[in-house]
Amino acid sequence: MTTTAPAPAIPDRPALEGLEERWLDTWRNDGTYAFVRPEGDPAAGRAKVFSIDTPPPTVSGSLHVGHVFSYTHTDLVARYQRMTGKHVFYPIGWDDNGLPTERRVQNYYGVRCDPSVPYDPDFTPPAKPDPKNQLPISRRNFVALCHELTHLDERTFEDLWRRVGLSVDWSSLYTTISDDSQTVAQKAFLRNIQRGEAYLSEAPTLWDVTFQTAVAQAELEARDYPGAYHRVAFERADGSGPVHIETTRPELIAACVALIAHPDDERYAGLFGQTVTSPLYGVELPVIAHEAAEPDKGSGLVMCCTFGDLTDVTWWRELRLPTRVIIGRDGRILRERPEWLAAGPAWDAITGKTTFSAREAVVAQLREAGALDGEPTPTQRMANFYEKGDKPLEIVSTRQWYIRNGGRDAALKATFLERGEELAWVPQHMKYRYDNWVNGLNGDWLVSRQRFFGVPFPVWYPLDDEGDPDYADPLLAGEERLPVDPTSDVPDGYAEDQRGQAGGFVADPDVMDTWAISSLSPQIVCGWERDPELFALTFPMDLNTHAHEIIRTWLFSRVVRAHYENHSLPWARSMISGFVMDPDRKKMSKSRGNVVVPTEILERYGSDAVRWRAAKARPGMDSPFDEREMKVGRRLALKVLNASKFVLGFGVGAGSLDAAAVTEPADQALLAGLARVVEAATTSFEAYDYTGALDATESFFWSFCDDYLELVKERAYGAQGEEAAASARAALGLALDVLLRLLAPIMPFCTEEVWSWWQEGSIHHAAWPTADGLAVSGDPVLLDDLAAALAGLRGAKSSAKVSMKTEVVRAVFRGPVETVDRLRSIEADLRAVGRITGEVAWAEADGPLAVEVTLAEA
RNA sequence: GGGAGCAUAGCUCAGCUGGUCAGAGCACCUGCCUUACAAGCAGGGGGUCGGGGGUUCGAGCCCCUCUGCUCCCACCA
Repeated sequence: MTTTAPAPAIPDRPALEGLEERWLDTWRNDGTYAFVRPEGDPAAGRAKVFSIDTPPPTVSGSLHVGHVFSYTHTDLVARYQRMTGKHVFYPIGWDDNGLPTERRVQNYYGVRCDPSVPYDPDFTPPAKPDPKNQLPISRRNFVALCHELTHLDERTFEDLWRRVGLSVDWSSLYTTISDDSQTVAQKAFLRNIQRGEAYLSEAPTLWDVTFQTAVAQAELEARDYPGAYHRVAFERADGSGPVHIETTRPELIAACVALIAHPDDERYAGLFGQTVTSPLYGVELPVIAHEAAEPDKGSGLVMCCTFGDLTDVTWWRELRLPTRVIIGRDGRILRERPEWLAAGPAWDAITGKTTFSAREAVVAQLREAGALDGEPTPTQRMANFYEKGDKPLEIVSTRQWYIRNGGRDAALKATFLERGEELAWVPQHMKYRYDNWVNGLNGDWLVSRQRFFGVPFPVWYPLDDEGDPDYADPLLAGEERLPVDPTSDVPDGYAEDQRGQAGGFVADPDVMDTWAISSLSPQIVCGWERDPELFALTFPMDLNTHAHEIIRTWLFSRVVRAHYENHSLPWARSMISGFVMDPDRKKMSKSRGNVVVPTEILERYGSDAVRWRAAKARPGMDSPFDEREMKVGRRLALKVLNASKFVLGFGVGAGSLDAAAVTEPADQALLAGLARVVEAATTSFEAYDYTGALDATESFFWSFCDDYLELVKERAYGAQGEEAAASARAALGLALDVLLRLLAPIMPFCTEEVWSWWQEGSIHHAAWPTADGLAVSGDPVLLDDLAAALAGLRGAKSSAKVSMKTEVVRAVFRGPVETVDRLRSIEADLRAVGRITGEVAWAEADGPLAVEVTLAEA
């Protein structure tokens, strides 16, 4: 049988350099990864679609290798599903609104938003930004700069994701600040209000004094914070002497409303119901018993302030204590003296100061007044921080929007825990993080932020005759008007000149937290209320993927929104990635300075190599970063090119893949072994175990190169006649064809390159291989025998320190009868690969195969 | 304090329901210019599977216990 293969454009010396640019261009021009809707009825089409929800990265942030690994994990699954024939719906988006962007704009342009500044249509940012002296600009100008800069950042991000080879559909790119996202966010929110799932409430909230915004529980981060215990004397009102409290925040003595001790604490039993007076300010305060006071902390007696911490809030609420706020939203002591404090040096010493300097002043005064017992003793404690902030949070009473998440409702909490059960988790134990978080919720989800660049609340408040807003009956925008900006749009039935006037209206000034928008990503990408056909084809989605740190935020919030809006989970399954740790097994973070920048690594080793390394990290597994491992992936990619070139050099062509021509035992064994690998890889991928799929394929591929190729190359050249050669060529072609497809999801570039040498179309739309037709009649165990025989032959030459070309004048194969029989069937091949020119003998023996080799004299 | 994961060669990891399970890659050592690949190839030395108990004819694999590491949550007096 003579086959004339089409002459493929195989380079003499294949190289990885330049592959990425070439194929990225081709994929872009051909729309290789564009989503194609299945024909016909959408309900029936749903089964043909595989839809994926991928986290929209914060474009103003920076990406490290951990992101690259996690996004690659998603892509591995997407590419596998595509090859199984699914219509893969794989959009991507950018999270461009929110505080990180504002902060970046401030630093980048040297400006800050001041809503009181009028809009300047001719505004241009300062040529030389001065970060210490930021130029105040109008909200509209500020938002324009935010848009400008995010577009710049988004280009960089897109370049990186393309470079990594993500097979996302770039034509369905979304951003969280787009009109479409705003419409979805506002519409869903309006419906939340109408169904009672969202509400407005004035309550003590965690407050970041730097950014001057409320912060949600999910954005908290407990950090070590140095402080000092101050033992402070309060005088009993009956004149019987002092009692001592210990506090790390003496500056709050002026905000004190009561002293509290545990009801069983005998030291203070006689004090309950009595009053004391505070030092410096002389305010009379009750002493109250409450279980939340811990006798072994400090002196067991604690001052309750408005508000020092969350326990204070509990006491304030449960004991109906008065409200005595002294800290303003800027984190400074108020400039106006509260009515419960007397005028005088005590107040004058702290007013207008930061908490830090107020504390110093108070301590000095306490010491002078003799109310400080001993010196402050340093302590390390945990304090709540906004995850992006660097000052401890204060608690401030403000009016905010909330969405019910089960934090204040046991039945609702149980509902969301059930949703967690319903979801398939990869790996399974990640569900515990979800349970942990939901169980620990202690309040509803605070979604409003006192910021500028974000989706506004589609809400106004009517003003009464006094000009005071009526928060109980907000004016809601009609859905058909969305998106609206209440600061420039007018509620129905009102005119612009009534804005801010008595009897008129006022806009809700806040914007939504970024999670309140990204929590709707499934609705945004699937075309909820916009494209019913698309929605039917893609929602609920098949897969959600991201790393484990946002289970409590993004994952949970999407479960909440989909539950309310669609009465379902947003997706059937979540695949959670681990982190890439630094070599010391520490988390990578900007503050630690141990972040590995992905662009350099991609540049140095190539995308296939980096993807290979990412695929080695199983779902949920943290893995330390070691650059040397990238070399191994690169070597595999290069091997794919070289081995393929070699195979195709035998005249193997796409048209000659005929299993019937495979007649030689070694060739049949190869295909039988390959059939097992296909089954293993498929099983693994179906279980989202891309690592298992890679391991099976990779180890087979290396033995294919090192053993099988060596074994048959002379025969393939025709050393044993045309029929034997045709058998080898057919097996080589079939194996290469299958191996490339098995590797394609992991190494899309080198496999696509080789595919183009001899096949039509993109390998990424080729069918995922099946075992059909491979396991004709071969015995895969022969491959193991072969490996052992080769090790024997090669080992003899290696220990004799001679070339592998050295002739063998006599070889004796000793082993179990089955092994000997199998090897005997490929004697001609063994003679060729081992350069056995003399006698070959076979002997039955117990134990593993042993090869006795007599080498020719040098 | 609550929860979870991990502990197997120097390093990174495989070892599915207990019986060739003591493995792979990297690193290291020794060789080989073998016309696909010297950015390659061949061979080799490395582990009482964290410690201690137990179940079993038999345990990295099951149970108990201890120790260590990592992550999540709670922790502002």
